[in-house]
Amino acid sequence: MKIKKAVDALTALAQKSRLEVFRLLVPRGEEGLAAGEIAEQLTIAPATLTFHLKELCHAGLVASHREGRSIIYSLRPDGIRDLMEFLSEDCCQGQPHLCQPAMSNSCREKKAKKRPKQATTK
Amino acid sequence: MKIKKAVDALTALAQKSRLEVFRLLVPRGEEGLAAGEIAEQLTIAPATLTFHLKELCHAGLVASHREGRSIIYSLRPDGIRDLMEFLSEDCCQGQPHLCQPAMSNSCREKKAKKRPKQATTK
DNA sequence: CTATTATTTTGATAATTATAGAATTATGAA
DNA sequence: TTCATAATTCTATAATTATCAAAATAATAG
Repeated sequence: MKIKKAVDALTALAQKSRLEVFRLLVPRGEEGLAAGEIAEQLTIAPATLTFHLKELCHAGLVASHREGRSIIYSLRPDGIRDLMEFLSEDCCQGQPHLCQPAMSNSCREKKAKKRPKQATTK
Repeated sequence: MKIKKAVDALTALAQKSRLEVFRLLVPRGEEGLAAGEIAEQLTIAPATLTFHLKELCHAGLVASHREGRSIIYSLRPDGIRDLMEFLSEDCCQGQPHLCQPAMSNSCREKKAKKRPKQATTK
């Protein structure tokens, strides 16, 4: 991942509403969530939400597809993974302690209790 | 780490010059680098650099101290670690595969070949 | 003290970003 | 077709951000 792409991804997440959208989408997985639902849950005006979703899509963090009259937004796993990787590479340049703790606390534990299978239903 | 602080850290990194400063500081460790050196290496006007450094400091990613007439900037390990942790927590909400690869590729290897001991050569 | 070097602050400007009302497009139902 | 719903695009505006010359501050040397 080159610096330009990393800046785009960071920019996409560097805004309260967008970070909240992101966090809202994480647990939904491939299911995703309709734009309207997101707007309602976060109380953001539709036009404003569209603006933010476009940023997230452009950054490659989110994908969308139409379903009836709704448009469903969901995370693009590669997006955030690439960013995490980019940041880790940096932190690890001789300073592994910078990014290590993150993993131990959250992921490790949950991973231990069996891989959730990642449902390749796409 | 709460959302406001995370947005601050992400905002600090979501800009080409600042991300470059950050990357420049990583390998310097506690040693850090004088503002002038940073400005020269990245060819940024002094006043502009000060502006960006302030953002990085405010976000808690960087610290500074005077040394003679220079002001030395260096990474604040807690800063980036907290951000990585915040993002990991999110990614791991039932989707551990989102943040896992980051660790395996970069950190793991370097960690495997014996902890570099963190050279307290300061 | 004066001069020099290193950096910051001030202040002005250009550019970008966030916000949302109104109009528009798209889909599905009656 | 007409109606209602879901979301987007258009448009304007307010707010924030990035940039840098010029002036101000800080430290040290002579």
